[in-house]
Amino acid sequence: MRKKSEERRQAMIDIAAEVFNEIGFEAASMAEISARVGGSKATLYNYFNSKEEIFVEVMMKQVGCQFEELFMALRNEDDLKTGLLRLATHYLSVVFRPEVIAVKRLASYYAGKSDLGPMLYERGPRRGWTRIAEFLKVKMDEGKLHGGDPWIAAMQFRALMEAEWMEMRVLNVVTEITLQQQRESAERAVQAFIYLYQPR
Amino acid sequence: MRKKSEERRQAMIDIAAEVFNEIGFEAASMAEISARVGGSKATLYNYFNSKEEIFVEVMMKQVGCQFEELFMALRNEDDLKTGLLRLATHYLSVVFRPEVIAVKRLASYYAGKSDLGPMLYERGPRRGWTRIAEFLKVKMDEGKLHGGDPWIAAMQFRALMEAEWMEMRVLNVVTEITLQQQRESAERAVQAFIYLYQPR
DNA sequence: TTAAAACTGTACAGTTCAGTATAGTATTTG
DNA sequence: CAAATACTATACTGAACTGTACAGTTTTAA
Repeated sequence: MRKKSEERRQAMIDIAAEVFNEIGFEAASMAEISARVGGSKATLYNYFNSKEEIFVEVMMKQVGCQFEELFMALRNEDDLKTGLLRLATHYLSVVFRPEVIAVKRLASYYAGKSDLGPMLYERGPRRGWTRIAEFLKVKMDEGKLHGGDPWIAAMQFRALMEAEWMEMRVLNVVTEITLQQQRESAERAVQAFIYLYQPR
Repeated sequence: MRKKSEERRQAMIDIAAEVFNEIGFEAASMAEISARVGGSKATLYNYFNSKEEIFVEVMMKQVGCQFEELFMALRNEDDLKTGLLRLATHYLSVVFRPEVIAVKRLASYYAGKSDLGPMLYERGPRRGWTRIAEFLKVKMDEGKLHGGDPWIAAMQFRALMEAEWMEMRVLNVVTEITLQQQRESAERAVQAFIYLYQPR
């Protein structure tokens, strides 16, 4: 007896992600997705009960993957500033990628029409930034950073990183942010953050 | 001979805005909109040539209105900190409103699928924040703030204001931010900004 | 080998919707 | 008043899409 393969399911999710990212949820048709997968629509419905269901799974997977990758740059480093700078450059390089921006757009749009938003937030941003906040708390306790609410500090760090380009990127005012721009942006964000939280 | 009235046109735009905000662009039907307006679908098509056209006009109007209101709080004040704090509390109270969040969501979604994004950015955020940047430049020249790029300073100020709640608001993790929370958030943002740009 | 299960392709029912057509009604202006 | 114009209600067209049905084919496990 043949088994529904998990690999195939994942392939379907990945391809559906592509299609959703390209043309949005409503405009995407199950016919198009199954055509790209290579199989038939019936098979697609064999793996997922509805278009909505496949959408939810797509978003969950994407947000999971992205945030897993996002904070790999976080290790303990001799110099705090160097560490934060590496984190910042890595963060920006991930977060401006087209597919990450696309997920951001889809997520906020459907947050207005379903309960998907909170679920995505919990398993994406909340998890990731909680880890950063914990990292900052350690540094605060060590006296390397001025004390305060670590979560708010993390949020401010993030805000400073995204301050210069995120909105323009999301609204498609710019379609690419060069490595040079990312580096300068990261540098300024770290500079400001360090200055804000220097021990005093 | 009867004239197409501009008031009626505006009413149509406003009602279409409501519908789009409630259920999104695709899900909204011209029938629903015309029903709410009170007239017939044919009349709607007499004022607008397509659903897309009415959507563009809706977004343009909304973003125009919102940013007009947004920066009314900007006057010259004896004390810079007081001025910034009033600006910040006003900004947050506007920017977390449901209809403003809805426009944000729609704008970013359709930025991925049309050239609407840049147009909205230019006549919304760019205009508004350019004015703030000019204001900050004056303060820098007066020596009340530490020198630097005024645009980047403005973007950092904004980022700090939005840092704590904006994402949770957009993703519907919270549906309301209390006045108290807004005030505390604004206070922290201004605090941090002033510290960053204190003359040194 | 055999039979259960998964797969394919196509067709189809049911629905929704943008946009048009039409026929008739109200309103304004000259 | 009369004619031009805007408006209304309703029905219709054509297209697209979701989800299902089905008949036949391929794969795989026992």
